[in-house]
Amino acid sequence: MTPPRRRSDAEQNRARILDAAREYVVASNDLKLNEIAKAAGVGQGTLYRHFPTREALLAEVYQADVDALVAAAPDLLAEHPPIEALARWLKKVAEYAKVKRGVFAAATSAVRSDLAGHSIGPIGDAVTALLDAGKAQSQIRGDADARDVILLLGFLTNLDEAEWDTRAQRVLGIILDGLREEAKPQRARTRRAASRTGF
Amino acid sequence: MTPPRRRSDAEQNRARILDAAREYVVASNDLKLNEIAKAAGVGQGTLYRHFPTREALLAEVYQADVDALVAAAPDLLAEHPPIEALARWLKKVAEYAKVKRGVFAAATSAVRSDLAGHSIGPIGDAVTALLDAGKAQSQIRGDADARDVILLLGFLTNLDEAEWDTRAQRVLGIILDGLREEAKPQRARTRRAASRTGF
DNA sequence: ACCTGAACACCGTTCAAGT
DNA sequence: ACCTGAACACCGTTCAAGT
Repeated sequence: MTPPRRRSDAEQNRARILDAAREYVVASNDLKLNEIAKAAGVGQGTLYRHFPTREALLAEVYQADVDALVAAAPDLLAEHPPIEALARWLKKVAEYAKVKRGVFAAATSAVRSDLAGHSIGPIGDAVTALLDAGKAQSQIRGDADARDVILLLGFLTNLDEAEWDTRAQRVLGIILDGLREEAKPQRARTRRAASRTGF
Repeated sequence: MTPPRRRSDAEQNRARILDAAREYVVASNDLKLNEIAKAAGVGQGTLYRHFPTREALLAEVYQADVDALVAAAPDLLAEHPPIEALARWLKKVAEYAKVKRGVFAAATSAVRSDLAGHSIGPIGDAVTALLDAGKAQSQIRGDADARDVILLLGFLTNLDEAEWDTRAQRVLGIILDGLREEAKPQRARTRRAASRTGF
């Protein structure tokens, strides 16, 4: 059960690589592996030893952020009705994405790679929880799943700097409305509105 | 007014480059410039002479497809009510994107580059026409613009092969519903539903 | 066991030399 | 006026040699 002890120099290098990567991630969008190795003061090989793939590195860089997002979902659900919880959670995602666009790319790629598999990753689970709560109260359309939402959130990646405060909010609102179950009027409808137009 | 005649060999090279690029585009997602030059039987410099940027090349490769999409918008509006026209147009975009993902990337990048500017490109104009028609009948939310829609359509780029027929349709439906103006019940509402949850 | 950094591969881009 | 392709730059990845 005890994790195989690493040599202390290895442990230190690992930390330095992560620190360097974190710095680069806030600055520019794409991190250059060699540059990070250099900034961390280690050889390129050392970087590869600790993080065999670029994704492995990114996953660790964003670990804390992803964890925070995942943890927020049940908290929000405990305090708010499902739609409201979902709305707040989406807002939170946008805030993270604004500073570190990679948070989102990391989540997306995780989901993408697990297409065939069963798990959709922790972020996917968080979204599923939010959606399920809404479905249970017939406030979220029953056919939407976590991957739908994550795919749609991909728009954040293409946002320009100046648009963050205005457009991001509006588009999140469009997504949220699209996920809503039709408000039931006098007589319950059998098919969703979109079905009538061919979707 | 007469366009400055190109030398016939230049004209021919141009065509061959485009042909080669078109072939590569259907096969793989990212086209390698040197490879295309080689496949076209021209030097790399020739490729750059005709298409100074990668985008310039892609724009021409997808020209016909983009034109078709743009032309479809007014046609659909003439034959269908706005929402229905929009729904059909979105479906058409998805069909194109399925075969040539680049169609969409081309449209996106065009819009992206013109952020500060006035024009949002022909595709943007097509979407605007569809949205405006819907807004005029209070069927589309008044605050949505073409760039919102194009950003959301970006999800098509991240779709996996197997998802095209099922998920694509559903997500397009979500977008469409999100763009709808709230169906006016007995009493008109002052604020959109999403506004009540913080967006 | 882990690290280093030279070396290779790959691809985009330029430019001197050709026709 | 246009073309060619060697050459350079850049970045990811590997691996022989070191400690």
